Amino acid sequence: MASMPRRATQPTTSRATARPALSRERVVTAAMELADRDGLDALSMRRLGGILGVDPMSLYNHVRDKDDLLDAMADTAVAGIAPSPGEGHWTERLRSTILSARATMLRHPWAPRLIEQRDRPGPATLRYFDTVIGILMDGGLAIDLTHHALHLLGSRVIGFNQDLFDDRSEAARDPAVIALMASQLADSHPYVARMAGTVSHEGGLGGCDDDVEFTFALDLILEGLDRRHRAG
Amino acid sequence: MASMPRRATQPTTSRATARPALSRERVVTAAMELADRDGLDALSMRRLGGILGVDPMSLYNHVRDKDDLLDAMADTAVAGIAPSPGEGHWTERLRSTILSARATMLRHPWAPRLIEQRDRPGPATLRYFDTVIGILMDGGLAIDLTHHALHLLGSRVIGFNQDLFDDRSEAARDPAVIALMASQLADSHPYVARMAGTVSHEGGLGGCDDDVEFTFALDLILEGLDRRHRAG
DNA sequence: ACCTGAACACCGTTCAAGT
DNA sequence: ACCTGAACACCGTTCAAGT
Repeated sequence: MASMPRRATQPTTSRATARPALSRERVVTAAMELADRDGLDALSMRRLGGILGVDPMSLYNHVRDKDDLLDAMADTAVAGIAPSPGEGHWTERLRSTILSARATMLRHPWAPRLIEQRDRPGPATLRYFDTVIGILMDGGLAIDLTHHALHLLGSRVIGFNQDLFDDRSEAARDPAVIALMASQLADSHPYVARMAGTVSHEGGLGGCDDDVEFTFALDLILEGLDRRHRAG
Repeated sequence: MASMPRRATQPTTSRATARPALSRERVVTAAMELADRDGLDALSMRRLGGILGVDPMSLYNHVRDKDDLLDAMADTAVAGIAPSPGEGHWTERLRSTILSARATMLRHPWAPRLIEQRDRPGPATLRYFDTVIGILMDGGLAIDLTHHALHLLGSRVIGFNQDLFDDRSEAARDPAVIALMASQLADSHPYVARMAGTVSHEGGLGGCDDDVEFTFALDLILEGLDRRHRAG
């Protein structure tokens, strides 16, 4: 972001509003900002054109189609992940890499779901995977175990725990709603009710995809992998 | 499905085509069949109306809006999961429950992604979760560990390993494409290339969300949970 | 080379009208 | 009570035209 070339605006028209020439980079950046602000569903080619002060069709000069734009957004997000440490045990290196990825993904809440929907990885994503696979193999893991590890980690490898229900909705975070739900559920769903009533490390059922859950899962997985590695 | 009431068609018109009265059940079933056949993206209210031989707007008499329909589809899919065994060690009971869920989800490839997008669980899903939580708690796990387990399992609790890239696309399954990719990648991405060239338990990089990967991950997770449980 | 606007083939959904 | 069709406010994208 900071290294983005800040080309001088060339006012070929007498228009008061400075409007730098469109570019693929500018289109992608604007799309990411829109998604950061209003979510992925709010991203339409027409709205994006409006934000950039340009006819929606002009976007197609820099982007093949919407899918191409989404590919670029996903890959640019991954490109923002901080580089991995070169030293240490493979579990430590992987752990710290994944936590860096997580920090990036928290800045772009739309990214994990988007990456999951892409058909193939972009260049930055491929580079990231090469780093991760390198950590595993340089750590001495057999190629089969390395492969298993990638599937096992799933979306967690880019720092995201894909929870089954979206607990970031308003309702799911409202303690009153949760309490009501818990009491209504008590008869028919005793176990769910008990868990909903007891667990609340951030205010109830909601807000659970937090660092505690993530690191618990990550550490359990790394430990299991290391155990299998050492068992041969 | 087999227990679906087979009400007699009441031909109130002289139309040759038998057209049983619309009902919520018929709408949801048709939507699921459409999604099974053509994917979730192909499901539109207008197409669904066309399939049912009815004005698209008629659907709204049985379904609040499209979101309501999607909720019903997700919950109906979960309702198809076979009941859990009542006996055995909690790891065995959970394992067999999750593998049943997996069998169901394989019949409805659209279901996992849809369930992930829902804001809250439907009645069948709530019942399923009550079963799962019950297995964990009756197994003696502390409530906190039970809670961790749910987040750790993530989408795997309903039998689905949400892979980071969709390897069910045509390209990803084509051995020629994979071989080409591997050779092109060799220089810039040595580790990815090596893994792509070596691993092929079903013909290359594609087709990896299979039973082998799923059970490897599930067993590692169950083992780690049991270890933490026994450690207190 | 880049941008534009009209047009096409779709969406989900509201609303007033039918039976 | 249920179904219908026109209409509204959106989509992504093609294509011919502008500069």
